[in-house]
Amino acid sequence: MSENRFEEILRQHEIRPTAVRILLLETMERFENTFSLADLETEADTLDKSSIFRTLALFAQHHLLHVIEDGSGATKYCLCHNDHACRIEEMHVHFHCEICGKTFCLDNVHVPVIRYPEGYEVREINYLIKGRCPACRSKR
Amino acid sequence: MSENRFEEILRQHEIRPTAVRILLLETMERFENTFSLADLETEADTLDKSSIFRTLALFAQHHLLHVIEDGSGATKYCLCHNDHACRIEEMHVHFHCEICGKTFCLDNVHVPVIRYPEGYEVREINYLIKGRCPACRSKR
DNA sequence: CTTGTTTTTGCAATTCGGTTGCAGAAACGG
DNA sequence: CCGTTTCTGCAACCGAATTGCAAAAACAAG
Repeated sequence: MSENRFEEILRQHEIRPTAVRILLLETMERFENTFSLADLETEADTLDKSSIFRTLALFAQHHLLHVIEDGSGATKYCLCHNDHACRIEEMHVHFHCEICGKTFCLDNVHVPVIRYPEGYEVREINYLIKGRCPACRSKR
Repeated sequence: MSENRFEEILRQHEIRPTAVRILLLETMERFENTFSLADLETEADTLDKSSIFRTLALFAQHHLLHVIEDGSGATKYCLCHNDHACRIEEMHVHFHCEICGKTFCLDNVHVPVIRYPEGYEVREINYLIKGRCPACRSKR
């Protein structure tokens, strides 16, 4: 019997596939948008906050997920949907709705590359738009 | 006797110029880079944290300063240096050094405008680069 | 200037997300 | 199966942000 898909993904990212990690990866995939540590805590309520915390840090280190600071107070995360998602040219844009508080991945919108000033070494780019999402605009 | 420059700036932004606010604005101007609430607390040590907090919120509401989430745990701020600084086309890019933790305004680098997806209402854009700043690169 | 009203401020307490130390549990490698 | 390493849960802690409330400051009218 071939090992499950989640185990495979973890191995590809050089993460040892423990039960907790597989469960969390599975849980993360069920979110449509981005998710917070608290979201995972609710969804995978057998796990401890600290285990989730450490797993998030690990996944981020191994480029399995993006970290998004949207200014809402809670850090948001979303899965990288392809191997190249973490290279700068392929970074995508995030949108934070100031009304409902949700943060969306605009997967099709890539971060525009600009001329950076000399001397700075660029490792990561965050492009975050704030405003109102379609759903909140249509209400009223 | 003409009122001082700081009072004038506050009035221009429709903020009532109290002693606390003038002192804080003055203090903010002395920072070269971005600053945090804690920085202001150190620098203006006669004031209470909560007053600084509320003043920051007020200044941000009235577009007197930018709010920058750099993922360091503490929110950073920097003064808008002209009246138009808060319009999207004139937003500038910020750089967060992962070594020394400082966050810089790259005043000359404007946020590139891209095609946003239909339906979203854009109010604000944050373009944050993370990496190593010139000073930290030259050490080592 | 004095008085009454509104706004602002300082203090103290609290919330909340994030983070850590440690001991037991699970995974791993013979 | 056993010794070693890694991971996890628990409990405690931290620090930035946030709030309620009463006193102080700013303001407006007489």
